[in-house]
Amino acid sequence: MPKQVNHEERRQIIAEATWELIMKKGIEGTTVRSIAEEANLSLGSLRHYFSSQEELLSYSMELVKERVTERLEKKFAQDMPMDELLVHFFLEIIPLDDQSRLEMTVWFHFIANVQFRHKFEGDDGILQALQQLLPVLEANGRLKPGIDFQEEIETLYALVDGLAIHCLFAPERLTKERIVPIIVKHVNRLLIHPLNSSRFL
Amino acid sequence: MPKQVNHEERRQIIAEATWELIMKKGIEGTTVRSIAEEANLSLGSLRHYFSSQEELLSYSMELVKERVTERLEKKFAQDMPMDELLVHFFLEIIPLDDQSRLEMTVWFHFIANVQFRHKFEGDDGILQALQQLLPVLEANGRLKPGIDFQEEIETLYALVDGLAIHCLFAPERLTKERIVPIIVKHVNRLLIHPLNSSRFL
DNA sequence: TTTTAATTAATACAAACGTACTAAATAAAA
DNA sequence: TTTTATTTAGTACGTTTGTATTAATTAAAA
Repeated sequence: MPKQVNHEERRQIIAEATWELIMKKGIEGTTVRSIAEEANLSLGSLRHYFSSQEELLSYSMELVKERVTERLEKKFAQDMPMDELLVHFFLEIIPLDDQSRLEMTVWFHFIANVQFRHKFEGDDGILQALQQLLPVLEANGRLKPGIDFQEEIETLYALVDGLAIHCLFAPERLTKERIVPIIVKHVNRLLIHPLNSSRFL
Repeated sequence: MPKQVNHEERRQIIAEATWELIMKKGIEGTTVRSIAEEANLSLGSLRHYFSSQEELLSYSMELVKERVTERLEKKFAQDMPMDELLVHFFLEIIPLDDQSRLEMTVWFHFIANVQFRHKFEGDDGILQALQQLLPVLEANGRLKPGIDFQEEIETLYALVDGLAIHCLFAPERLTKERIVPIIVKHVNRLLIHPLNSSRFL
């Protein structure tokens, strides 16, 4: 029998090498050759795991999505009050550490380029999460009365995504110290018992 | 004397052809050949106006920026109450018509790709505009007291950019009817005399 | 150790790319 | 009409790209 290599694990290593390359050189720099070099593999070796460049990039993009989803779901699983969880959830979306910066940068490049290779379908897992969270908050009696759910969700989503993008492109201006009070103040508009920013810094 | 062609005008036509191509095929599809074809020019002819692809793309990006700035400044010049102007300014940022959709899409592709060719420097003309607008609103006695200017500017900017991006990628969900109330409600938090959404639809 | 199938390495090739170069065409001035 | 500088068109070259192919290497099973 031949040398055994964990196929799936190797595919992930190659995908991660692709991310690094996107960070360093952009999508234009991610040729099959440069990816192979980054992953310390030969061209033929790489082809054993991905039969085409398109398949590699698709997989690579899918893996970013998985990792981000994984990270967000982990936050959801934490045992804490719902209102607090909401803020932590938002902070998890904003690229404040190197790992999430990489993920968002790569994701940014993918959606800009991949939509012409395959049909791009909006993800909006975040939107779905918000649509689940707010009713729970209301059921727990933590929301002020008379809130337009759909409008508030759309507002929160836009605000957080806007902060995330600005944080990505101007991290020196939008630090965590600037972002947390903005989010907390905004969430507090909806809550009966306001939260304190200092808890999240 | 030779045939006279308005050089600058022709350069703009070529740049606009480049935008169309970016919309249709993405940055990867914008080769010097395809641009020449889109602009009904020969390869050699195109080279007369841009000595390299990089120069063409730089110019093309610069022109988008100019057009957008032009559009926003035109809004600023309109004679209307400052609070009303603020909302119109925000609505101008959001890609609600074909022209601004094109501009934002093209801009999106450029910042994703150009940052690796040349050093990308954040523009933030919007941020500067907001930093000018709010003090004027206050001087006119239209703002509620006790507002944290820097924080509110950052919030408004993030919200509007977030709405703009969501509108770009999910225009069927984020219609003008959904966006206007969100912006007006948010601006009204700051104003002594609240505005009515219906004025902007 | 020998066998064997999976893995790796190396090379080759057609297509597409940016760029360069040269001849033809153009239109305003003499 | 002739002249002339500019614009246009066509072709060619060297690279780089994705993909294909083939031989060498590897390590688990016999």
